[in-house]
Amino acid sequence: MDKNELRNKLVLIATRLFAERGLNGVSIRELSKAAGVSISMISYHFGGKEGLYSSVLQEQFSCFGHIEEINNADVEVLTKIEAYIRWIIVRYRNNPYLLRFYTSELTNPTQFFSLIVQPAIEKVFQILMQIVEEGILNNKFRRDLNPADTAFAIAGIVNYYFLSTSATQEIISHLPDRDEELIRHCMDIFTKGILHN
Amino acid sequence: MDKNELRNKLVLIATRLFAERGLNGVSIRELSKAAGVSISMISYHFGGKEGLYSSVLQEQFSCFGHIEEINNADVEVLTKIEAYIRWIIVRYRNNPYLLRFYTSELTNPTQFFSLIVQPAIEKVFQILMQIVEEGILNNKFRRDLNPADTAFAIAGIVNYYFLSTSATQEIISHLPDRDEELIRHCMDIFTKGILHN
DNA sequence: GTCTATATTGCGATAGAC
DNA sequence: GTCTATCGCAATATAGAC
Repeated sequence: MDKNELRNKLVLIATRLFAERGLNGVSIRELSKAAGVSISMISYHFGGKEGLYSSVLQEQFSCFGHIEEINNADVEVLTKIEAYIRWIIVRYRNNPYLLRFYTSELTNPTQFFSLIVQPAIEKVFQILMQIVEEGILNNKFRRDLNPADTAFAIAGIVNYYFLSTSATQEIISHLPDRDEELIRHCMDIFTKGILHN
Repeated sequence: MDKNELRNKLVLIATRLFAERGLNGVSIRELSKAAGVSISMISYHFGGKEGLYSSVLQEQFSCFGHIEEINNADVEVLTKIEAYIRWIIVRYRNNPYLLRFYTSELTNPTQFFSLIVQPAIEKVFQILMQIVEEGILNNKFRRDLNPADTAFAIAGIVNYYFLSTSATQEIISHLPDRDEELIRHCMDIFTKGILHN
């Protein structure tokens, strides 16, 4: 196994194990054994367990960099909101471990939170607020809408849908084949509210 | 210190420490030292660290038992939704550690998840769905509303508001004096949607 | 019921061979 | 660059004194 292969394999294994049991729940012995390399490789390549965790975190949140494209697209403002919802669903579908790092760092922050996690989440939130502000300026959205609280609503529905999966999956399917229905339903609530007219 | 005082003190200290650093992030040495008792008391009274964690979890989720009162009240269905939002805000305001156990158990479940946490969350979700179904039957809510997805929306906004606090508090205040505005805004989105008419 | 002292295990890190 | 072997420390649990 060459240098890059070894590093990638360690990050891959560490992503799963750290996600499943947290930074303190996994030992470097277990990590190195699962990756099929020597225990000393973690200190050598990453400077220790925390360094490896930092690398995992950086890779996990790198996808947040592409969120700006949604706001820069030349489309109607409601389409941007739907694009955000689709983006976040794809994000969680492609990476089943992301939500664990997301919530773990938000509620039990490590030393890497402020450098890696907080800026990533704040950026997404800012862009959601900008989209809402654009809708208000264009006279598309209600003028008394609070951009921040509206951003909480948009982000909250989808994030909570995935967050609550293990407690609600026996009540309603969380499989990808229902994603389109979920998206339509989110958009319906935002556009129509829940009341019968 | 007598028996009950000692047990209560250990649970109190453990609640804060487990919330801040997770089950694996705290040692029984540190717990017993912070509580001012001997390390052996944890094994003696709780059967070990996991037993103490289980007691903490049970106390944290005991408040979920009162949710049924919201649905049994003889009030209008929109008022029930607002009552749920108020209930969940009060819950988090009264106990700043609850959300950490909530998200930690959802994304990194311990052996106690299925016995303590999952039933509590599922029950709340069921009641939210019942409220939505009642609204549909009463012709108050849209007939094409999916109760489950609507429940995700209602629970998602408020839970995400608290979940994201440490990443968004520099953008918008999360202090209790803005709670009423948040509640009004949630209700406005559900009743009016976000569009300008 | 509570303590101190200790047994035992597993941890992260690293020295040194190759 | 990767390994094996080991050091020093901290973990949980418990035996036994009081």
